[in-house]
Amino acid sequence: MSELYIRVAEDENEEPMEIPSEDDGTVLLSSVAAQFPGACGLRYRNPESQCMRGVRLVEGVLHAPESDWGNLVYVVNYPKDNKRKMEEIDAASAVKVKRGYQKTSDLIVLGLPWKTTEQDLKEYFTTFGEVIMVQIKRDANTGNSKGFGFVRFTEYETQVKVISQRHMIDGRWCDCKLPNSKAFPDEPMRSRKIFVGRCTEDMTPDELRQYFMQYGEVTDVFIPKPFRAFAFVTFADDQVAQALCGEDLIIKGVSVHISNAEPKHNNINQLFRTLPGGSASLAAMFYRSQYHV
DNA sequence: GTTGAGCGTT
Repeated sequence: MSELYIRVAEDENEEPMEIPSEDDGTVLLSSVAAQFPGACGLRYRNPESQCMRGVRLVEGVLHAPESDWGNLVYVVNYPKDNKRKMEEIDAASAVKVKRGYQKTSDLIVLGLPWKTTEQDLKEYFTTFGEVIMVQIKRDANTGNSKGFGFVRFTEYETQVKVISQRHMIDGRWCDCKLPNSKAFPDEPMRSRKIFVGRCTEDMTPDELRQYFMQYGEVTDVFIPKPFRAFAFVTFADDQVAQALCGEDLIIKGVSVHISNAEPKHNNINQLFRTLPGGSASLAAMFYRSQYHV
């Protein structure tokens, strides 16, 4: 048997990947699944009939249609394909529904005494309702408080109440507001990739994958090295990715912010951001001006 | 070791 690899793709139009065959010319389903997680078989287009044909599968072993696999590109089968898609749509709409009715978001707490700790904050705000995250911003070197922090409640009603009044915390009046820096609003493209901001250094790719799996199939996790406090997560389904954009999610007790991943080649974004007063929206305006003149 | 309007190490 001369064929050492067969060509397999997710879709007829996708770029195929070479999958190793066994000595006897068969291909193990596990070899396919190693590259295409969840795969349960293969099919191919019969050159004569132009119809799709299934590849024979016996006890986890895929058998060549003829004496060998030929030069065809094989396409991966997934179990209950429709069901899987439905689940992802459900996950996406569940997130959307959550947004539709009063989604909570992090609140910035301004004016905190230098001495106030996260525990103090939690104790204080718990008198209003269940708290799911508190954070005090500190100097990276000294560990001193910067005098502000963030809090997140379970219930939207609690959030409304907390915003509506001033707070006496450890002897100082403090204000709670919706933060400005949700600053990545405009991003028209529908990507399967999300930007995960405010990651902490202890978050591993595996943990991120485990976490985001609840929303849909994760196809990639990328964490830049050295540590840059953000990550990219790619889903199989763009609907899942899009539904998450704008969310504040809590991973390992840390509030991360989800936004659209901007295309890699857009260094203009970087440029605009490093400019005084620069922002993503400035960059977006620049794009539009390019397209519309 | 100090301080008191702000915006979370994209």
